[in-house]
Amino acid sequence: MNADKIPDIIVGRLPVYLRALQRMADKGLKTTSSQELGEHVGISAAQIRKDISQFGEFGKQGTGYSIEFLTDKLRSILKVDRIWDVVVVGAGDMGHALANYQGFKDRGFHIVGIFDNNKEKVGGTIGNFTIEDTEIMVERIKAMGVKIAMLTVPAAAAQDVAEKLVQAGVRAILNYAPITLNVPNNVKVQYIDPSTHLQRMTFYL
Amino acid sequence: MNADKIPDIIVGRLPVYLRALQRMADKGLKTTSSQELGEHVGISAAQIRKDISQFGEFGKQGTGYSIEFLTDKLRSILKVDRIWDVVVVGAGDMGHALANYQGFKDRGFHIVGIFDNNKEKVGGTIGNFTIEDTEIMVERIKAMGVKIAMLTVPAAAAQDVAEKLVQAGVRAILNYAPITLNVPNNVKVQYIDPSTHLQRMTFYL
DNA sequence: CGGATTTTGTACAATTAGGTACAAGTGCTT
DNA sequence: AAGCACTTGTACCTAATTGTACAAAATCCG
Repeated sequence: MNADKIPDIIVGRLPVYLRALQRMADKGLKTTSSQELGEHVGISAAQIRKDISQFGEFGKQGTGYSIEFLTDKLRSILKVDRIWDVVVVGAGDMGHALANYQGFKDRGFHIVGIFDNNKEKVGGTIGNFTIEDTEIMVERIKAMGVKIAMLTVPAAAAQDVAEKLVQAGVRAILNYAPITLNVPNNVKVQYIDPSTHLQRMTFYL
Repeated sequence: MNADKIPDIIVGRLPVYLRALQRMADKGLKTTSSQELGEHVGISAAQIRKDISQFGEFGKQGTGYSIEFLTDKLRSILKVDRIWDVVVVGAGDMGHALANYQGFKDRGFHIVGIFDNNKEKVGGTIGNFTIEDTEIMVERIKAMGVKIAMLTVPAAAAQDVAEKLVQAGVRAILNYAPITLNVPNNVKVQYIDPSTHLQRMTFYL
């Protein structure tokens, strides 16, 4: 498998397949087909077969895919066959929600730190975490070797913080701030902005 | 402008343009070009010109686009030249964060209700909101004529709640639950799942 | 005022993504 | 053991998306 040659759009669908497979496994199912999986995720069976076949021949004619086997393959392809350390920057309501969220641990992620620049928040706790000062963020991230960050600071601060994260060695940013970030090509950004998502739907109302 | 003919992928970029234009307006800028806007949002100038030209000739050769004029046009196209009532279902941490979020009001949305099925939460308050019982949700949504919902319930409950929302007349769902929803074709869904978004990036690490 | 510069909107070309169809492998049933 | 139903992986085709290039319009500047 040549990672450079896989289109982003296919990579973007793999986590959706993986999520559905994990739900099937939780229900005790052992095998599935592109047809069945497609019905669960709202994607055509042919599309799913073609996406998966980019990485190898994981299915068996007549029976379909072993859920456990395909899950393992997808986890390996997406590199979530390990646990990634993640930091949260911004200890507002969204930072709190992410820190308390239980949905990371089964999907390959583990929060190892929360930072904020508000001196009144620094030293406070969220669950088991102590909020640390943004001033020591770069050195802490470097020391821990963290490659992934979730950014929940106000839009006005987001670009500055993103640059610090890049400087600290972060290579993937999940950006909750409502602004496009300018980062080097080797750093990936995913955007979560509820207003933007809502505006994508109002067009059709 | 024929809404049926506009590809989803273009509609998806319009809110990003709008967001950047609103920031420029806040800085006091009056005009911009496809070149400049493209640098802000990380999209090629030609792409932006082509996207915008789907809806009319809003620019002027030599000078570019009036920020105010283009903003108005995009708001109108996206139907956020009005305020949409929105409900939140699920009063967990994410429901709290959304209820307290100040970033909706300038972008066309107004939260008018929060629901939860936990009797211990019902009657409690989040900011100015009183948490209402999911049992009365359908009738309340119908009475208010709400068309948009944000879903922050656990995955196990999401499909059931989505069906109730559809029954109540909701036509757009912003789904924070980590599961694909099965809804009629005339109902739009946007997905926000931090683990899925993170997994889209780990592939490249 | 006139040439240089900027910028749009679009025609055309190239690339990318998705749909269709089917040979071939697998297992089930009788 | 033979036929049937199911399902994959892929070759081929079609549609959708993006990139390139440029004529035409508008402004700027000396």
